[in-house]
Amino acid sequence: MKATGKPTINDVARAAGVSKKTVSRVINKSPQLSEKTRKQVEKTIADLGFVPNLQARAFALRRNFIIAVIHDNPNAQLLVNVQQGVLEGIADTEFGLMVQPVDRTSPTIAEDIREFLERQRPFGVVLLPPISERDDLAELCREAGCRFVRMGSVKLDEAEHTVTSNDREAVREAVTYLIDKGHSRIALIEGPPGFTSPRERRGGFEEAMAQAGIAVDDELVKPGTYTFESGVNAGEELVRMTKPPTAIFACNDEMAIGAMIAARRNGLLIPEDISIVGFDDTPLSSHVWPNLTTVHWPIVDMARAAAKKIIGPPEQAASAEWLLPSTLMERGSVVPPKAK
Amino acid sequence: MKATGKPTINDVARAAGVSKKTVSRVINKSPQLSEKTRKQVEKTIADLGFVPNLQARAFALRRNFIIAVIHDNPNAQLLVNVQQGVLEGIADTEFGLMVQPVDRTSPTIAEDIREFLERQRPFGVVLLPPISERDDLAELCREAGCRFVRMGSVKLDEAEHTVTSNDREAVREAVTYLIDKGHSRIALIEGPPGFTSPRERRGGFEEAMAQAGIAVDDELVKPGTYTFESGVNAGEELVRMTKPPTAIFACNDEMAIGAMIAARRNGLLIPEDISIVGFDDTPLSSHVWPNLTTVHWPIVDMARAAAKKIIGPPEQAASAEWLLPSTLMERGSVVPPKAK
DNA sequence: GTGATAATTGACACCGGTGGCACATGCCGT
DNA sequence: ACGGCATGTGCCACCGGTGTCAATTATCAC
Repeated sequence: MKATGKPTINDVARAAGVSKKTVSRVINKSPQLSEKTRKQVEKTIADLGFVPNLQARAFALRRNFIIAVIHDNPNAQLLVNVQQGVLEGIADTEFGLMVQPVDRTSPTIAEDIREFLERQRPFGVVLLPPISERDDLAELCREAGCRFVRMGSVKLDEAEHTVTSNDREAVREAVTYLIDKGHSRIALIEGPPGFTSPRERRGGFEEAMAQAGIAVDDELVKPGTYTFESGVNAGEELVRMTKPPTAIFACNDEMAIGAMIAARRNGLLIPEDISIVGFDDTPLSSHVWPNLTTVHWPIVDMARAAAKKIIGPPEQAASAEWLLPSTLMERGSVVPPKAK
Repeated sequence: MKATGKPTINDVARAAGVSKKTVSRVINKSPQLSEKTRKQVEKTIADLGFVPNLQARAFALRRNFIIAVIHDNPNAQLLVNVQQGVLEGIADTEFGLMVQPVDRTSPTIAEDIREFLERQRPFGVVLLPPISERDDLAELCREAGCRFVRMGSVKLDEAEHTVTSNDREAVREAVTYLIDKGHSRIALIEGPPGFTSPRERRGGFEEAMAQAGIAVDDELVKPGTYTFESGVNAGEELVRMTKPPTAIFACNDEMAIGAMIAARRNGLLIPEDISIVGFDDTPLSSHVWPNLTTVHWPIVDMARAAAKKIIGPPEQAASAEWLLPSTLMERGSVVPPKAK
């Protein structure tokens, strides 16, 4: 143990009277070790207060003890929830969390990610939607010898690399709930086209309507981009119709709240004049009045599961939980429609 | 160059006909190098596409190329903004960003941080408020041989380790703005006691009132905790007074919006019946109706500056920018008070 | 008891950089 | 031509682990 401080694997080896390789085996819980040796070395480790140097391990293994979250500027709450989930998943381990944003619209995105992976060599990465849907980026991770989990994508055949939620079913449930309350002129504010999650959510909407035998009125389906502003715009269009809908299902909370604002701005009362349901269950949904009825998206759980898949034994990853339930949170923004 | 792929410093040295130490010097821009050698080695590096291995460097230097943001669960938007700022600050460098939350109320917080610093050995850390105010935690970083910047604290004597904003002045300006509009019964919703930022903000409030010769009415000063709920509670109390205030200054946007909700719930119109001003300028403030007039807190700029201080040359850190301006954003939640 | 086989353990090179110090070289005054 | 000094460069140990493979020891069937 040099003057510098911390004991090293050499100090432990010397003190325990074994080779450093044996100490290394103890640290790594190698199975081929006699119980006696293990106990003895473990005691020495405890006595000396030895903690393996992560940098040295990372260097030798060519792999940092880090999980990286790679994302394309999702909203703040989503990102923070994912971080929280990953941190829960790696709690009490030696892993740390890195965050790396990328620009989905940049032509060099693949090169940027490759460079990041080669530079920092994270042990594993969590790909957030929507970039989690790009197969080429996932392939990049595989090539870099890096474990990865794609969140919210629907590659059902690759449970090892997937953690997602049953949005379709949850939306079906939510819309059916509206129908059960007596609504039939139900509007939909969609998410950005071309991605899985909006498609699934729309799918759930259509299934619920079909199930109830209600034709979807194209007039009542408005495009959106998951932003507050797009919710306001869609909401404005809807409430100004000659025969406005009695309920709106928005594909996320931000748009739902945008629609609320738009409705109110046009003199409508919520929920008396129009019921609104969102999706995500962000804190926002409890910060508006009335509290927004919404579908809880288990993002923290998904992130936790993703982290555990990555740091757990590879053979477990495939079998580990990868489909988490989204559930309806009934709050104050839905009531039966007014009798005409 | 082994079968494994990437060229190493040895490959470069061999190809350039110099020692690896010389290549190392080129990488590190050591000044004591002949122009000729540098050019030659740089050419070889470019030809081979050599990229220094960060893990090896980290190992040799006992320092990872990582900036860590250490925080105690601030709100999501703040955290994301800080991350964005730091990332801007380290753009085009080899540095990466880690995030490490800690629990302010845990008795082991110091131990937790020490363990984190020893494990991951980040190059530098950014301490977010409110834990940035704890001198013992800053001391910990210093001991760990780790650069650090404390955000939002007011150790004016340590510019090297500080990045903050002139909240006091900005609040004074904002409240003066209210006064100029004709308000005199102005309420204050405070932040959590015991921290710098709420204290500064309150200080600005008092200075503005004193400057205008208006006595601060204790009845109109309500405690808050920076949460939405505390804003609602404070707002409720204020608007239900026999003689309610005509304007409210809340120490952050969340509370301001809570107060808006409370006012509206009690039948008041905003801004006609009561004006409201917040602080932070979160996206939220543009997502409510009317848009919230608020003080823009330059958190992204602060984080960028912090990162640059950390990765820049030490002698620059002290002189680098560390006090950034907070500025009033006039939006729709303030009008002159109704004539009685 | 003995050889065969399996289970443990150790020796040593290696990962890819950096630090310290000796050595080589160039420039200068004398 | 020569010593003195500043500058530029190379040698080799070292950071603290892991992988490989050989050596040692334990276990077992006969």
